[in-house]
Amino acid sequence: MKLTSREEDYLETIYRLSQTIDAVGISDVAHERQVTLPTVKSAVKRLKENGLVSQRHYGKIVLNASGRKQAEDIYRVHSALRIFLNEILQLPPELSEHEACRMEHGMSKKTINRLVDFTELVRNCPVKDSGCLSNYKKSKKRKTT
Amino acid sequence: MKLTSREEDYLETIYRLSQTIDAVGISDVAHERQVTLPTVKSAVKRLKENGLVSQRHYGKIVLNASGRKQAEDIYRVHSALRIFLNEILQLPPELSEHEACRMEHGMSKKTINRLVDFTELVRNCPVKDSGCLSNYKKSKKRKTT
DNA sequence: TGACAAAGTTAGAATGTTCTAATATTATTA
DNA sequence: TAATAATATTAGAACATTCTAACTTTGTCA
Repeated sequence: MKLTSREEDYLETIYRLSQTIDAVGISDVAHERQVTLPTVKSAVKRLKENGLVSQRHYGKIVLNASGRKQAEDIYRVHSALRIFLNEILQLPPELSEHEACRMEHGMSKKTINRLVDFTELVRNCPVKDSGCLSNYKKSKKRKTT
Repeated sequence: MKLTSREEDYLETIYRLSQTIDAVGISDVAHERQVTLPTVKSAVKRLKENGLVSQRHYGKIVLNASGRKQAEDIYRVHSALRIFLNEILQLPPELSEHEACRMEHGMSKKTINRLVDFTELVRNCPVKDSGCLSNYKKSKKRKTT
């Protein structure tokens, strides 16, 4: 019953698109993920076989309850990583987004929880602007001097 | 010419084993990665086609110069992640090792460099034992009280 | 409403990754 | 050295992932 990395990717993409678009079609996913329509079709077929999404003939893709739940879990991991990469490691937003996509698969709940906690900790660290972390941030911006 | 995640995995495994064992065989890799012999065989075939390793009939696997170089790059990423997970996020060594394997693929040089720098910074942080980071570490160990 | 565009589908191929089962070679040791 | 164990190979299957090309359905608007 466990999803492959790709299946997770497509499920997450469908989930994210569904938050912006009212009805997610095969072509929306294809455009977002930069693949062809049949590729998405076959991914959706597998997600359907796993009971995660529904799609009638020539119809839109609809997340089922279990699909939505799994997508939320995947998205949580993605977001945690993206925020860490962007806010803590100070990587540009697009790169953070991109790398989060590639790193997110197979991370345990435990690791994600630690990452979230750690990120929060550094964010709220009282010595943030006077201690070692601020030096880090400054040193990273001092490239052009 | 770009390797898949799996090809990277096998190349890295061969590299790591070659640091302990004098001659790495198909079965060593199979045992290490918990897969069957034909699986390793087919991976080695692809690595051979990419000019990264050599292997004579019924012989041992030998890393070529370019294979060694690529393996070192991959291993560097793996090590950086493992150290971060273990030393900064305080995850157990085995879990750190395991998750590093899954997260390491597709990380850019830039991200890895930031991660290495950040890890060093936290390691050497003068307020480490009195500031927010020490609280984090303590709180994580206070499970059993 | 009928033509055209957009979206979705199907068939079929290629590659990667993995397995089982059968076979071949090499190494060990009784 | 001959039997056995360990290791390596091959063939063939299954599934995931992707594509192209051809086709069908749906939607739009002149």
